[in-house]
Amino acid sequence: MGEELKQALARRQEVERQERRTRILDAGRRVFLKKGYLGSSIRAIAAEAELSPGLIYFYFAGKDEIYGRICEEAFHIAIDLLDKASAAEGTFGERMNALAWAYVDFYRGYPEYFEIISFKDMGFKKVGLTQELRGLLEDLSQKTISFLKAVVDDAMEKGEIPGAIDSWTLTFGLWGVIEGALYIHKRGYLDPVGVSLEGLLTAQLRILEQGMKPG
Amino acid sequence: MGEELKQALARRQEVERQERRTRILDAGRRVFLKKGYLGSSIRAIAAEAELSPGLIYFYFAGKDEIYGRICEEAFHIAIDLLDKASAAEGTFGERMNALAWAYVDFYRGYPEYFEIISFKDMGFKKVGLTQELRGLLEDLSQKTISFLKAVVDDAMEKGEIPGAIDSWTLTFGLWGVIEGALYIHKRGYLDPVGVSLEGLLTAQLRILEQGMKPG
DNA sequence: TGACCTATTAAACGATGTTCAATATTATGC
DNA sequence: GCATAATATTGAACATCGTTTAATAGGTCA
Repeated sequence: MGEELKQALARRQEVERQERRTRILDAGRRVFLKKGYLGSSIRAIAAEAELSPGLIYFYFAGKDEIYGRICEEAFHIAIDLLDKASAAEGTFGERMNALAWAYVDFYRGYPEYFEIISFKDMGFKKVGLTQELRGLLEDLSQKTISFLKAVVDDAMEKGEIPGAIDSWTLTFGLWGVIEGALYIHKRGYLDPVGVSLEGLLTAQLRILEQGMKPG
Repeated sequence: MGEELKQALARRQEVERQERRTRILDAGRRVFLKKGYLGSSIRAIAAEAELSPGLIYFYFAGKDEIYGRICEEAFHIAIDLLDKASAAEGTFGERMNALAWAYVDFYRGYPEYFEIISFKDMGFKKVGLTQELRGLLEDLSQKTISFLKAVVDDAMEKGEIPGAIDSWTLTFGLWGVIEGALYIHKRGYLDPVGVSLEGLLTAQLRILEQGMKPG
């Protein structure tokens, strides 16, 4: 048999394997985003993909790997939004605001993906991911923070931030404020008392900016 | 049979029923605190209580009710700590700090209970609780916030807080900062970069107090 | 064609939460 | 004390879960 033909065949087989993988991932995405981790079963994903349940284990290690891959997607969406927001020029306050609201856009625009990430956080120990996949997700999680860190570092270099506050402390402080506001909103405490997520976060960011000034 | 004897008998039966209930709850607490929600099974709880699995359903609606009762305990511990901290006199800043560090005490002193509550948060929709139990837990969760709200309201009445900021916004702002700091610490991001939970929260609270001042 | 590798299935395994009919235990009325 | 009714307890069963595996089909290569 010709070498080139052999290679073409191997390529086609590889393509078909990838097609099956994405087919399963597509099904998994639909099921996981709709029903969440606990509400989704491997059999439901198999049915959605019109495949036999056992076959899934030929392409994936198991339920948790598929879930991990969807987590990966979620992080990439968030990172993409943060990346764009990060490109904007301006003062420290403006850039910090841009990042904060970009993350709110992720929260509002992709609530299911946000939920997926939230669960992952909590269940990191319980949801049995491969060491490799776990590391990948940790890296992606770190990357989301890195945008904020870069803005803080940049502002510090330019002397926009007074005082002797540590760079990491400020970064995590900002992130904590954002994450905290979303956390509270997600639990539904804000609406009943007539506070909007936008209102809360606006106030928080203003206080934060104000509080960092010398005096 | 004598009326008083009949009543005494009914009382004893009721006591014995309660003993069985607490026996199951004790077992459930040990298992849940050690293994978490997903890692615990009704059979493991039954074995721990040296009872047959089926009997648990005679005293409880199921796994989720037991879990809910442990959540209840967690809230009561937190509320107790917050209540004591709330009694302290002082300026708004001092009282706010006292509450924040009381919650940190809960986080540090009862990490498993904190975890239990955290999971509850995420899985409120997934973990099938009775409407009644869900409402009870919501109330307890509200109660933890109420201490902060009371301090804020008190400070506002005394004119300690300048500006036209909404009371609820400020309350949830404070709570968000605390919860956010714990959230970040729990994920293990602080230690690798040499930031302590105490350091982060101290900085956050100082910035917050500073930022609320007029100027 | 026959051997071989890959892909796929159906059935099975152990464990899960929960239910239920069959019991054992206890209380009540005579 | 004995039969009856109420309560408490068990063990097996059900449906579902994630996962494994032996059997099988399909295509590739000599």
